[in-house]
Amino acid sequence: MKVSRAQAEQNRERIVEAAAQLFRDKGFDGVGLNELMQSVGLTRGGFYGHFESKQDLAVKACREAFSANAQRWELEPQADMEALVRFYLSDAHRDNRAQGCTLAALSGDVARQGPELRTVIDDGVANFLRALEARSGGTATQRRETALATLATLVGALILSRAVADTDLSLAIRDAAARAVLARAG
Amino acid sequence: MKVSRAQAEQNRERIVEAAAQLFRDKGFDGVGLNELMQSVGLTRGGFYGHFESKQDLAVKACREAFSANAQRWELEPQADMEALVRFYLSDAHRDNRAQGCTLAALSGDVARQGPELRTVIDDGVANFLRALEARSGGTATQRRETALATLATLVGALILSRAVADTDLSLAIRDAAARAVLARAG
DNA sequence: TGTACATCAGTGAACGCGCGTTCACTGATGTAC
DNA sequence: TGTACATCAGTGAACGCGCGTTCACTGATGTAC
Repeated sequence: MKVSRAQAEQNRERIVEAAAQLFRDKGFDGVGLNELMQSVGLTRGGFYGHFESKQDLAVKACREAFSANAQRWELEPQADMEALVRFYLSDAHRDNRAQGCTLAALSGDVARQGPELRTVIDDGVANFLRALEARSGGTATQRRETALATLATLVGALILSRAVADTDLSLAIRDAAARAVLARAG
Repeated sequence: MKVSRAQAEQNRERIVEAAAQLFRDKGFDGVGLNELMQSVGLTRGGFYGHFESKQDLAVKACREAFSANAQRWELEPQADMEALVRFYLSDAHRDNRAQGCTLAALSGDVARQGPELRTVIDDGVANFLRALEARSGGTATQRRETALATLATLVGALILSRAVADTDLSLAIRDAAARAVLARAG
């Protein structure tokens, strides 16, 4: 059945938002178009009225996911580095892949994907670096250096803390990473 | 056709070794059993004479991959932290997923897998931490703290440097991570 | 404002494909005498 | 050492399944008069 243009546009947005969460939660290969479309109350076939291909959606969903991540820090400019790190390495973030950091959720998958998707990652990295630089001390050069190292430490700690089975080890990695990052940022 | 017991055992080992490389290169879902068996000159059906399931192989292949990683540092105890970091964050390592660090290659995938495989990750993390602790300074507690933070920074930097499209950004992340890690280890 | 018709968002069956897994079979290996 | 037979590693066809994608069709929406 046909649906109003406004409704169709809203459906399209809901598909992108659902994909942004499902892909982060289960990976690109872990989510089928059938499951995706059903999660927004539509059927399989309607997908291709909105998107060229699954790959096309992956690019748009990834942008959406980064946009949602960025809003958190742009809307709370008063949150300092300690608050950012405390949240980033929290149990809540570790256990909520679907709404968490896109880099931690998808960087592993994305390295095997096409160049278009990897360019989206560049933008997401740039976003995150901006938030980290704004919360670092020193000259512009020093702040960038700190932000780059902090990015690697935070993302690595979150990915590893999700991968290990031992919950003590998971916590030890995050605690050590948090202390190292905060000591560095000054 | 039947084959000698020694040959059969050797075939089994070759499957595990091939899987250890293919899984790191393409991820668990990116490698089919057909492709895997053909890569060692056998046919699809023979797989189940050696392994219970693909999941069973994943566990064994992961152990094999960690074992190959560990040998590098155990066989070269004279390699100090700087040599380790220089290699870990090199172009060569970034571009050679198949034989590179198992944590960087599979941590993203493994977080969505069963507990048995994640336990194997614990052992791989413990291995790597041992190599890092042996190359850090201070008390045992300080060395463990340093090793944990260094682990997160190295793995995060390698994963991100593989995910981004911009080669300058890829290098900047690794350079900043290397400097941060070496400054910390003292 | 009301009617007639074109548009097109969404449906659901179908496509070919490769996946992990199973199984009857083959024939060289290993064993018993 | 030589022969007869049981074992079992590997083969290759087949299984059901879910995947991404296509398409003829439906019927409410939006438009033209």
